[in-house]
Amino acid sequence: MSVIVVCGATATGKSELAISIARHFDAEIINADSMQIYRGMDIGTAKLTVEERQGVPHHLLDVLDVNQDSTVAWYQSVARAAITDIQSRGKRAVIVGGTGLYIKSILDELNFPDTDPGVRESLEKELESIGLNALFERLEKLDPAAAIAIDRANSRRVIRALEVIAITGKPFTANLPRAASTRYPDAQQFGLVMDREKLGERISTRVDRMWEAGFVDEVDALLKAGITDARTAQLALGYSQIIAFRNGLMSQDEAREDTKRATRQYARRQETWFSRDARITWISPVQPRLERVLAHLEKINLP
RNA sequence: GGUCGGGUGGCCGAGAGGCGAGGCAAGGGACUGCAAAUCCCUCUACACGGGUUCAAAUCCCGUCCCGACCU
Repeated sequence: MSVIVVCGATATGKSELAISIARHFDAEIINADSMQIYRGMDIGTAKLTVEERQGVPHHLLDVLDVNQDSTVAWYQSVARAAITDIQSRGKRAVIVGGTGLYIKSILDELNFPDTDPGVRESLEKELESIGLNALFERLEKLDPAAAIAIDRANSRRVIRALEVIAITGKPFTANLPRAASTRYPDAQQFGLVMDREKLGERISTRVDRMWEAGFVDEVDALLKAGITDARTAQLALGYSQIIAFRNGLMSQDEAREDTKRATRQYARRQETWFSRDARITWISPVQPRLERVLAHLEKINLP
C-alpha cells in the first residue's frame, strides 16, 4: 500500500491536513519533523495535542529526550521500520513534516556511511588547530569531486566528507548512488504552499500565541531536563532564542522577535528545498485541501 | 535669532579627496549522520543646489531638515 506524504513550509497547516487524510484512509501518521521527535517540545514545535490528533496513531513523535542527539541516519531506519510495521498490519502510512532531508531519507535511496565518534572528534580538533582551509585542501586531494560539490566555508560538510573517507577508505562521492532511485516509487507527495506575506503574518501570530501559551516555561523545564547537553534540540527555533534570553544574551522581547524572523527565514529554506522535488503535487490554501488530495489520488488510482 | 554637532542604500553603521567598509533585514540558491542545522550569491548609498579640483560622500558657499546649547 503506497504511502502519502504531506510536506511544505512551516505554519502552512500540514498537521491538520494529515489528520484528515489519515482519518479518511484509517491510516497512521509518521512524523517527519526533526524537532517534534522530542518529548516536551510541544508549544514551540506547534505539536498537535492528543485531542487534535483525533485518535490517529502517531509514530516518531515524542520518542527522544531533549538530551539525546538525533540524526538522519537514525531517523531513516526507525521511520522505515515504522512504515513496514504499519503496512504489515494492512494500514496506510501518512508521512507529515517539514524536514526535507528526513522525508528524502525515507523515500529515496540515501545510504549514510557510518560515523565514528573518534574520527569525528579528531577532525573537529583539527578544525580548531589547523583551520578549515587546510581541511578543505586535504579534501581536494582525497576527493576532488566532493571538493567541487562542497562549499569551502561549510565546515560541517567538509568534516563529514573527510570522516566518510577516513572510515570507508573510499572517496566521499563514491558512497553516493550514481542515479537517483526511489525506495517507495508509488509514494504520493503533497506540498502546501502559501503566499510569502501571508505566511509571514501567520508565523508572527503563531509565535505570539506560543509565548502566551507558556513557551518560556516550557523551555525552562527543558533546561532542567538537559536540553543543552546534546546538540540537536537546543538549536530549535524559539528554543535557542529563549535559551539565549535565559543566558542574558538578549531580552525576552528580542527573543520573540528573533524567533519570528528566524522562522520566516526557515520557511524560505524549506520552500527552496521542496521546490526542487518535481514529484510533489502542490496545493494552495485557497483550495479545499482534503478534497484536492482525494481528487488527485482518485485520478491516479492510488494503489 | 545665535553657536556648535549632524544628515550615508529598507535599517544600523564606518569612512574624511582617487578600485562602491561592514553588519542586519530582504530576495535567490545549495543540501546524503547536528538539517528548525550549515553554507553560498545578489541588493551601487552618501539631504538639496552651486563651486574648487584631473578627481568630491569626503574641501568651500548657500538652502532645507534633525539634535544640543546660548540669548
